[in-house]
Amino acid sequence: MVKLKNRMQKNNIENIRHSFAHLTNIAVRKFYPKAQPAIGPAIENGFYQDFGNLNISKEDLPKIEKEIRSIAKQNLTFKKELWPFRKVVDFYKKEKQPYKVQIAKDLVKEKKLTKLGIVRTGDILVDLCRGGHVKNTRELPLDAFKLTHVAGAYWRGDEKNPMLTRVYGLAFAEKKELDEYLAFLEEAKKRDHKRLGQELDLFSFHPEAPGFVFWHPKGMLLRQALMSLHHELHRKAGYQEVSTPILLSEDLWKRSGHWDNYKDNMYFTKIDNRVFAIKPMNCPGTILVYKVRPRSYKELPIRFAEAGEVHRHEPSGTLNGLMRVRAFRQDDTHIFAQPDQVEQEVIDVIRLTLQFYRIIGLKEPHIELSTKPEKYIGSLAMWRKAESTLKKILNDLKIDYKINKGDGAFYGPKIDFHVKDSLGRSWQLGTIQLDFSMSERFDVTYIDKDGRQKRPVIIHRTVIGSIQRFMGVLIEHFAGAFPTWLAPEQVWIVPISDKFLSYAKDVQQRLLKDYPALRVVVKEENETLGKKIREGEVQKIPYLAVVGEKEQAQGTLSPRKRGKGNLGAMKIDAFAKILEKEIKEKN
RNA sequence: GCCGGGGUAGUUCAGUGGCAGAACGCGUUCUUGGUAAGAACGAGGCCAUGGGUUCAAUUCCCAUCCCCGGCUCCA
Repeated sequence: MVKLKNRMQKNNIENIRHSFAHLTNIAVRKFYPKAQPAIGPAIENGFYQDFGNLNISKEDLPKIEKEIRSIAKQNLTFKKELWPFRKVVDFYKKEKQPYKVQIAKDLVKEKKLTKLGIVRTGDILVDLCRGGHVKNTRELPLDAFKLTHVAGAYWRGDEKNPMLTRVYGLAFAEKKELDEYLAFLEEAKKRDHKRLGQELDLFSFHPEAPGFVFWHPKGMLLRQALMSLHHELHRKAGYQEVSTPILLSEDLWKRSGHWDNYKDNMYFTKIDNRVFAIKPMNCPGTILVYKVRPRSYKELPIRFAEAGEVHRHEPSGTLNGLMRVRAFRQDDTHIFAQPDQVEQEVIDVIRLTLQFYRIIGLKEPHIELSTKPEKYIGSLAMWRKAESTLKKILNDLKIDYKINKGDGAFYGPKIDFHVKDSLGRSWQLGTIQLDFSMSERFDVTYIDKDGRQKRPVIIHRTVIGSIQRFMGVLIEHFAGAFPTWLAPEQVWIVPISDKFLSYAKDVQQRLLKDYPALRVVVKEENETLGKKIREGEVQKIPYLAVVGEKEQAQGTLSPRKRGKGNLGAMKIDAFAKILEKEIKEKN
């Protein structure tokens, strides 16, 4: 037993996960001999195995899981061999495994191999495999794995290819880790913003408008609290706010390039025989504002901010609560800059973005640099220049980043800020996009020192990205227990009986006099104190201020801090000071 | 859009080929309370929508809509 444990520790977790994928391959084909295995890699927390020609549902997983265990208990040895390419292809053709044949062909073509690594366990499995598995199935921790779900996935990740059936599993080195991960998933469900949005009465969705958010009063209070911080920081950083129409004529979108690159995602409407589009982006409107008069180099950089509502017809299957919607508000700004101002502007935006996330207390975002996509406008020279500028800035600031090849906007490369949701899915929030094309298309100019017309660089940037998505991330980050400065309702005043209702209202007025912006509610309901306290805790209200006979006599209140219990009676002024400090310091 | 799963009271969910269920919430009354659920009574339902099978469908079958988990796409 001790010996076995030592051997298990020698196996790295990827080997264990990849081995389970092999066994999934064997087990599935025992029940479904015509299934055609494709790839089966180790992934974060587990593995998956893809199959063509397989139609199963989640209910089939237990029997497959049982089969995997029984195969593993046969103490099979994974044996590595090198087979000539021809032999591999012939074998898989005979076995009717077209995806394996294709993988073999691609390996030979891309890596110029003549012999391919395969793995076999006696005569049970022959799988193409570059290695990375345990030596013997007895080393696999059978109590630390679990098949979790089936899902569709396109062959080679391309939607033009056939859809395969993917079996996902979790696998860890020890049962304890699996249990911990399953407990984490349970916790994550409680943090789910869709669930909290309903429980805390923040927003809703309706079949009458799929993908569009309905904000409730408390959701709006939360949003306003967030946006007032945003507003304050941007005003101080020299941004000017503008507002442009939601409907703009079709030919504007033809000029901007959206018609060619983005038409499928746009909503259109016809008025007086003229076609208008609902804006999917704010840029063209802002550009029209810039162009109302000739601009001097002395005015630049101009930072026109517009928190505009954009509509994008996203495919139905991609919608996801607040994280992916069809209408959202972006904290968009278009910075019109002279070329030699670009670097400093981008640096300032990066700093502002990180500062904003830090004040709120979000985890550090991970940063990606997205490069030229397949559909693009502008010259290759422009793209090279823009990409290298962004790289230089990130390197100079010593910021870690990942290159996201081909994921740029159609008019320029971008730096993106990503944060994970409660289930660990990553979402893009802020973005900084360099654009050398739009100023050509819209003939945007400024008059330089030498009296000549020149093209400004346009920097498209958001800190929040989509306000909807950002709030989804925010709700999950705080699990609905917002810090006092953000909480839709900051204080409930709870009279112990309705005899003290008028004193409770006096206290409310006193607090509002000191602090007019305080979100304070008197709980008038005819319920027991215990009931109202429970309700306040469930609603995650930061402070519940209890008032009764004692408080009325002394002119005090007894606040209770969320999750911390009764703080004891204190003067109203003293309580107001605590609130003021907490709200000001935003913690 | 594609693959898989789901939709029953305001919410979370049971359930059944033959009168539709619970808890919480909501309303009324009683109660006037000291830090996480006081009590009684009551009102809520085209069982998502439209077809089909059947003597009979909320239940079985098909289609549509919406939601969830993935894939692709995206902020």
